[in-house]
Amino acid sequence: MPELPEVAYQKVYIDSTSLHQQIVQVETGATKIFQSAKKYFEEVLLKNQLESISQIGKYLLVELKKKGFLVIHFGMTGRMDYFKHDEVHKHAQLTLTFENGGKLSFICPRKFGKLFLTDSIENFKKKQKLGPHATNLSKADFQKLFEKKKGNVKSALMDQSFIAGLGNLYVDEMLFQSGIHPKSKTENLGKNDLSAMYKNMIEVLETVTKSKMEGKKIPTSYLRSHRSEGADCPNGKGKIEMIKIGGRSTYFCPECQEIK
DNA sequence: CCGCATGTTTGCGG
DNA sequence: CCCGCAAACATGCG
Repeated sequence: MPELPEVAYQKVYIDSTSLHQQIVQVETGATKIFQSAKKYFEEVLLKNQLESISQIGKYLLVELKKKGFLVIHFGMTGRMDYFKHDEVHKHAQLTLTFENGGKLSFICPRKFGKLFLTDSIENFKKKQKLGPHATNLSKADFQKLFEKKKGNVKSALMDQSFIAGLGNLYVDEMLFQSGIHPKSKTENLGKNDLSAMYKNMIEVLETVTKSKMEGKKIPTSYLRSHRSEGADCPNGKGKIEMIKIGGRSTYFCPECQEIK
């Protein structure tokens, strides 16, 4: 559940289930998930409450009633689960029990997720080297960022210290919709290219977020639903190809996406 | 059994 | 120092 739209969905999920309830029990799982001692997590969270949530890129910052923040990163397979029955999920790494009997678990099968405690969002952003949240950028900000960026455009967009929130799926998507080949060099991108990328980045993130919230499927015109080698391009011309960039599978249409 | 998967980090080589 | 690549992490799925 990991790029900006999925994380936004997790925020709403916690908002609608778990705020303003006294935490009466704290259970922790795999040690590697916890970026401070598990005992410290228990200490801080017990008899505390989740107050409000903000998002930066793929991170959720959950403000605690008694000072500080619980920060959640979902890795590749993390998600929250709210329930009232007894059995906790096999892959629950943190389970908070509220005084109303509800329970909130952080589920994370592959254990690539992380949980942090911090007192300052600003310090946390610096420590993690987080760039600006993708959907908070103006077009001018976006263009300005590219003035100093080098390398291939896919790696640039995947870099969380450059822009926070984009990941493998939606970088491929915005490049597809912009007609730009993922191996294009950032220094070769013109004003029109950046303009298209910005428009499509916002559009893709907003459309996918809306789909998640409403439980709908994403548009079939999106590359997302044709993400396999040899599949027909949704535009009708080419066949989808797969290459590796930065170790990640990158899907694109050689007919529609021009190398710059 | 094999390859692949929405992420991040680390180490190596150019 | 910057860039690109491969591997590692751990588990499930087709």
